[in-house]
Amino acid sequence: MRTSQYLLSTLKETPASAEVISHQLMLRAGLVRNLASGLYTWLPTGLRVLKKVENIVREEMQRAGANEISMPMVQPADLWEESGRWDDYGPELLRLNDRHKRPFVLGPTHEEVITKLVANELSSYKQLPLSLFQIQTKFRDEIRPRFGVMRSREFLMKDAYSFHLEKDCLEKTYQKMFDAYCRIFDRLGLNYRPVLADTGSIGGDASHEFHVLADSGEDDIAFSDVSDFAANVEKAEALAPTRERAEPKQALAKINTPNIKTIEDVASFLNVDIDKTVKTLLVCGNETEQGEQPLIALVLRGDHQLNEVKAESIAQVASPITFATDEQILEAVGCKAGSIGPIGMNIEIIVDRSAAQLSDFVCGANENDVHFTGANWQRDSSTIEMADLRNVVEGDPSPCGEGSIVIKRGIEVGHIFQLGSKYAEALNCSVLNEGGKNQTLTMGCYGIGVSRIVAAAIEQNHDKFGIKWPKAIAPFQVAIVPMNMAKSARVKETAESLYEQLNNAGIEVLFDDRKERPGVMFADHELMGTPLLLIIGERNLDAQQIEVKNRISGEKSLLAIDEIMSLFE
RNA sequence: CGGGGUAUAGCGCAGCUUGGUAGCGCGUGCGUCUGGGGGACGUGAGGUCGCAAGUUCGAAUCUUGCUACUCCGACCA
Repeated sequence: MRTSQYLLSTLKETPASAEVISHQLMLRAGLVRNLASGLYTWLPTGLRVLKKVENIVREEMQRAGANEISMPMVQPADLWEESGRWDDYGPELLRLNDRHKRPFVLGPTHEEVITKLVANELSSYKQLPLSLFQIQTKFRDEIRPRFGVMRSREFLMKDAYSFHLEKDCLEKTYQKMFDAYCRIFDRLGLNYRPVLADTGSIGGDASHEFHVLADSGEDDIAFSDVSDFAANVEKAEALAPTRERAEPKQALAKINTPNIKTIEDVASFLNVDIDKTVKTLLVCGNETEQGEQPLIALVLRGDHQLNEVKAESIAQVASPITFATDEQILEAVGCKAGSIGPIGMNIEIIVDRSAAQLSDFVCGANENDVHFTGANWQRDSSTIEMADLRNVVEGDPSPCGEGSIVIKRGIEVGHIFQLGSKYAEALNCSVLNEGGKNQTLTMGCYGIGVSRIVAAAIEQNHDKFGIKWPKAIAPFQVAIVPMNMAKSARVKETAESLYEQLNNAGIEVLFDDRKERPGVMFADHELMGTPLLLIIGERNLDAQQIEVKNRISGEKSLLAIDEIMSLFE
């Protein structure tokens, strides 16, 4: 490709709308352009990268024995009603009507469609197991699209689905997919980790996420500092404290804490460590048989954060988690949110195990601007229920039993689930088993965010000059950068001949034939991240040499013209 | 949805407080020079100041409403 025929579209300045580095560089290097919130056009350079990622994913899926298909993006609403997700999925599901006013959705995922397909196509256990996948545009009406293509509304996703008669067969395929994912991210040249994950709204049993490690990631991943344990913080268990709770030493006392609301303020006002305080959150509970919706109090140590996934998994707590309003709190407790505490409160209380281990702690007294000091479980409160409610923090013992927790940020680029029979049941997906009886299938599903990977790769591979593509996904393998070609016939001849040779050898080469100054060309190619630059100038032609610059290592070397092709063998 | 911010040329911004002919840098067309790290000089083009209504002799500037984008919290590949 010649730059004179190519839509280079590089930007010198960083557009104000871009926050994270990958978004900035994707705009600056001319990979994408924004059309509307969460909607992006892929320019030639970006599309080249996207296709490379896509192809690696495709090859490894095929290697894992999955068949590629393509399903419609627009799906009839009745399929979603059948699975129950028409009601469950929420506003993220974009709903629309056709000209006959028939309801449809823009597919955010394809469990319904594929399950229906397989239900129709398969009739015998002999056809199992079966894995199908597609690489296709999805639409999710995200609450807040951000970070460019990292969280866009329209995005490219590989979604694979496997179908089995029995769970042990599903487990085998799951493992196969797990391995395929590792191969994919290895080939992409990314620093990634598989981590234990919550199954979320998709449902099911076992689940792993694949995270690319980067500070801009939206997820916290908990690692063990000695073993290879890794889990999403949502999922990582905070182990119960092993020490015995200390005996009460202080008497329960009320203290005025005027205008003090946050737990940090309480701790500094009373001059106690924040981990000797307790905070109490009121959430909505599940409806009782009498049709009432009670409030439930969740109690955490002052320095800990509520883990909403864990809270939602508690039977009494309504899911999705809903915090009590100020009015509800006033009605139930008789004070403002900043002064609630577990002592003498007429609400069911669930205490995090770390908070339950405290003695002589500080908590709200259920009176405005008053707190208790010297509070103690059992002595001052009725019996309490304990649970794991909090996010793990750095230094916690690792749930695997070895080492302690380290937390890093990750970008979720893949997620695999053992789905079970939720969809197969809802959509009547069954085959005849060996005994000639109908048996509902069990399923796995396996996603990869293809467009997100492009952004994640940049987050992990850039410097102040621009992108440093891993070789496997670079838009071009090499760029020819001639110095003052307009004036030098020698430079032009050499460049043209090299371009022809590289093209003939099937190497993706970008020939910068613009009449630009060297600085402009260098800046553009460094921004675009081409791994190798061939710099042709009068200076080195006397010795029949060309300068080769490696974008990744920064190394420069001189090579004889007729040795250039050996770089690509 | 809640809370902040922004909207003026392709991009980055100033002008608005105190209403009076719309500006700067980069980019861009043309010309000359230059030619191994975003070069210089000359000369052009390019804007219904997000939209609508209002106040006023007069609105980018003041008022009201709307819209879009964006950042911080709940969703997920």
